[in-house]
Amino acid sequence: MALRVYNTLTRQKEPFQTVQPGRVGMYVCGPTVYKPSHVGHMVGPVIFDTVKRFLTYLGYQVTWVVNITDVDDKLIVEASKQNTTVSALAERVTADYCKNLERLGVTGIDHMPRATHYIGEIVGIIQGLIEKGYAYPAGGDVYFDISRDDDYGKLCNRDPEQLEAGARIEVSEKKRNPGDFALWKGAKPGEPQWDSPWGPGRPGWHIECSAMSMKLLGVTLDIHGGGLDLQFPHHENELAQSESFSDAPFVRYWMHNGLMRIEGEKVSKTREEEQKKKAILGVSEVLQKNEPETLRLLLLNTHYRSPIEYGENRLNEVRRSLEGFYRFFERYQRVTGNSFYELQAPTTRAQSPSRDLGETSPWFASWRSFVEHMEDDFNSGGAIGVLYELLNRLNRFADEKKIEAGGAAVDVEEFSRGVFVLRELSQILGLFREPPAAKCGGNDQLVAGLMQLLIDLRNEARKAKNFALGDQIRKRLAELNITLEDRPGGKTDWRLG
RNA sequence: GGCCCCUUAGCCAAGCGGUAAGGCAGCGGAUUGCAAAUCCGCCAUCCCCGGUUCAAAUCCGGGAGGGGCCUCCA
Repeated sequence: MALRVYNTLTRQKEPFQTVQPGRVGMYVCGPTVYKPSHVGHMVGPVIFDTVKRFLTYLGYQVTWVVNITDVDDKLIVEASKQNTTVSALAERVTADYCKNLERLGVTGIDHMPRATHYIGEIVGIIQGLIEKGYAYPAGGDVYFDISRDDDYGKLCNRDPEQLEAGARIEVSEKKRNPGDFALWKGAKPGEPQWDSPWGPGRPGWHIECSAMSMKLLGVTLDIHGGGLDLQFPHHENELAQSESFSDAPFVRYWMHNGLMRIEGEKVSKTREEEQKKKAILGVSEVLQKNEPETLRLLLLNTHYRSPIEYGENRLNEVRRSLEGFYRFFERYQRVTGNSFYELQAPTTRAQSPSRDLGETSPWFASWRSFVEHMEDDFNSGGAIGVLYELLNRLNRFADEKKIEAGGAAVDVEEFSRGVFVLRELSQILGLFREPPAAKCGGNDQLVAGLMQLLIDLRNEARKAKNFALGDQIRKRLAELNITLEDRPGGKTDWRLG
């Protein structure tokens, strides 16, 4: 099988072919940095991070760009509200954004260009568009003339005529057609501004993406991603201006991710207050209260084009399902003495030992099935299902071979091969990068010592058949949210929760 | 009004013409002194109505319900 990707432009899955063999240029629309991000803002980054990981696994050299919109009306308003400058506000919010991406394991972004750093390029493109007759200056602004662009609306099936009928578009006497959009906005006094042939002003919303993607990735992008809500007008307009300027196809594959919702409704700014009552929206807060990969797994569990159901319940369910993995990793460590998290698995298929395991290996089917799911338009949900199955197979293998009670060396070896497959595959999803926050009192020597003392006392009581006392110790510990687990060999482990 | 999309068990969710993955919860069993953990088993005919086909959750038509976009939005 080979990779197939759904393209919004054609509304179907297509075989994946890049402009340059072996290389992928991927551009994903990033945030306007005027407010700390909410959970919905993390959907795209996590998904496309996974897309990059998988493409890399397939052997592609991926360059991924996420833009930062650091000048715009909302920023101007918010900055004056906070009595700070637009650039200071932008820097602060950007830092918060990046910190959260890092926690979530979004590590693959190669460039994060700021719109304000590309004013020269932006002006150049606008000038080119005017020269070619696609744009016109009007009273300090510059607009793109959609009537000059034959295939305007092709991404979203928009008919320019009907844009007028819609009549919900901002009315401006400066525009020739209601659907025309600003490439350059003349500055009002006190607003951030840059010089241009049309007077001082700032770029319109869409043009920065055309300018930065072209500069960093070339005229034709392999992948352009973003939320479904950006299809129109943002991507439609990007597409129109870019192709009008370059005369080359702008994007090979348009990928749009589904939006996050709470009780069936899109997580949005307009309903923010109402939704806050139902679930935690702020990313920083969510990640403080949850293992970051809980959110990552929640996002990846649903196919990227579908809406993602979010809420406290979902978070809890996913957390519980992760516990199974965490316990297994402890089991693996008990058996081999090695940390799962420190296993060095290859990040490309070419270097993978999994593909050579062969049909007879109990782990091979999992590996193949996982890759096939991902090759089918990045079906991470299906791939995660494979991971759970693999987990189950590994536990069963360990049970059957009695691997914890001093199993045969060959079995331990076979077991380790399977664990290695799990390491390799989970890495593609960016999961299990590091151990979850301490489940056993951290490195606290005192707690560890006291726990050992209690465990020893309980085990002595049990040996003396004084189960009442033993059970009392366990019960009292349970009241403190501590669970004891007796191992076959007579050893007892403990954990929080 | 226009353009998209969705509807699978209590909840989340995969499925893309060949007879329903997986997770959470629940139930029964193995194991355990009892637990915990793990394992085994059980738990849906896919919103409704027609049609195409040897065969449809999957394709077509109609209906019902839900969502997104057309205004800032990941």
